[in-house]
Amino acid sequence: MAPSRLKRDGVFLFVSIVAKQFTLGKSERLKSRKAIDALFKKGKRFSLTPFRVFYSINKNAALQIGCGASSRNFKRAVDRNRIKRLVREAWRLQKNSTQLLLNEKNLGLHIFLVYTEKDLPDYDLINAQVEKIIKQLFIIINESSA
RNA sequence: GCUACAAGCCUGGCUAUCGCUUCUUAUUAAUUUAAGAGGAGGAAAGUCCGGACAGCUCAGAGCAAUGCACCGGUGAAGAGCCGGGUCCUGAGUAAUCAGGAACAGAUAGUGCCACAGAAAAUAACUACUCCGCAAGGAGAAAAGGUGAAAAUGUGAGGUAAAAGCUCACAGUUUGUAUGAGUAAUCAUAUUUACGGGUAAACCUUGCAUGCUGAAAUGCCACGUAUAGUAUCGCUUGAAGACGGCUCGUCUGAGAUACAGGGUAGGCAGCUUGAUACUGAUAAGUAAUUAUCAGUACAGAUAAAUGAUAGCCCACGACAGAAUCCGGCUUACGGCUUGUAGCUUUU
RNA sequence: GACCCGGUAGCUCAGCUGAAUAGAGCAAUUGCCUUCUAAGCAAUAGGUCAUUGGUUUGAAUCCAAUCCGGGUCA
Repeated sequence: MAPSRLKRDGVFLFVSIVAKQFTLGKSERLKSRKAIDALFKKGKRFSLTPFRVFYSINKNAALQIGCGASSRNFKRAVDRNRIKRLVREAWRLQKNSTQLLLNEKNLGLHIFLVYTEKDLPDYDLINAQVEKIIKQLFIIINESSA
């Protein structure tokens, strides 16, 4: 019993120390209409089953994310809000490694995730796919800096 | 117990961790950090009506266009709501009850009414009466069959045969008078007429409507090209306000098209208002209103309420604010109360 | 937020100033032709005229409400 409790306590300790990294405030979301238009026009993209990912790497910029779903596939606003919330949550918990890498290379990244399927997802699926996207981004960042 | 209707309430709860957003306080070089408080709906939806609010010269005349159409009340207003009238449908012997109505005008005019039928609107095929040898002429509209709809119906008089041609009764209708009612309208008396329907066909009459909508509008910041080509114009007036057209009034030096360039950031508007709900009192048949007391009230801007774990009721529908209100319509799970109907048991 | 169109056969469309059997092309099925297939010829079937009410003697058409789809406005 003792080792497992110690492990849980350790986890709590870790979480409370690095808490400030798991944020997603205004400055970390992609908010400018201009930037989003530029991303769709000029940015690069790849597909990963439920998502289409638009991204562009810039110098002297922050890591900013946006997400959305088509109102053609999801007629009700409730469903679109649901998807956006799930994607934001998954990104919030997993983005830190990307941030560290970008800090190392002194780069910024704009990224936009569009959900393209027609059925409502659950959190596990989104979480797994966002993890894969981050791995893909790692490869891309390393290639572009090299 | 089930079904239907009406009214009200809820949108799982608690604990832990991480996270979003607004405000307040403290703090910081800094929207940095910390603490506290608040954070979607009955429909937030559809955008079907009506406003508030804002701007445009406080908005001129005529035509056109659109909408509305029994009466009264209510309210900021309405195609809403409440009450009343008339007509229609159903139930009932009846009194009456329930439901519905886009309920001005068909005698202002125009159009349309398939097939059938003689004829679908100033009716005449068969049949009828009279004249005539006959062909035909005249009269008249009872009877016939068709159709959704056929010239008000029944009886009597009348006639050559007939006919509201005349009379009685009945129905509808026009006006007048009296009475009731705020009025629509109703009752009674008298009078006029009875050559269809359709205005959710055009239309006529009456009334209403200035236009544009928070992407309105005001302010600040940043930036480019007061450039290029073509056409029109510069007081002999382009173009605009002005909306579909014309006139009129006002403004008065640029306007339009093409190609190209720039910006698309912030603040205000922005949430407490014709506020909503609850209770009491008063007015009213009611909708609703007045007074007093209490409670409540998000404000984002790629757009905030979420994720994970555990426990408890037991699996939680429809669904997410975007300037704000009053209605209407549509979607929909559960609980409570009331009313009505059916069934079962005592 | 403001506003405008459309919904007819399996598909693409007519018909929408009301009149009864709702048409056309492609596709489908059957037969003929051909050694067989295609093409061609002949025939057949297939429709809740988006839904629900209303007006009318009569509605795909006119009117109202709803559902679904598409588009315009910086």
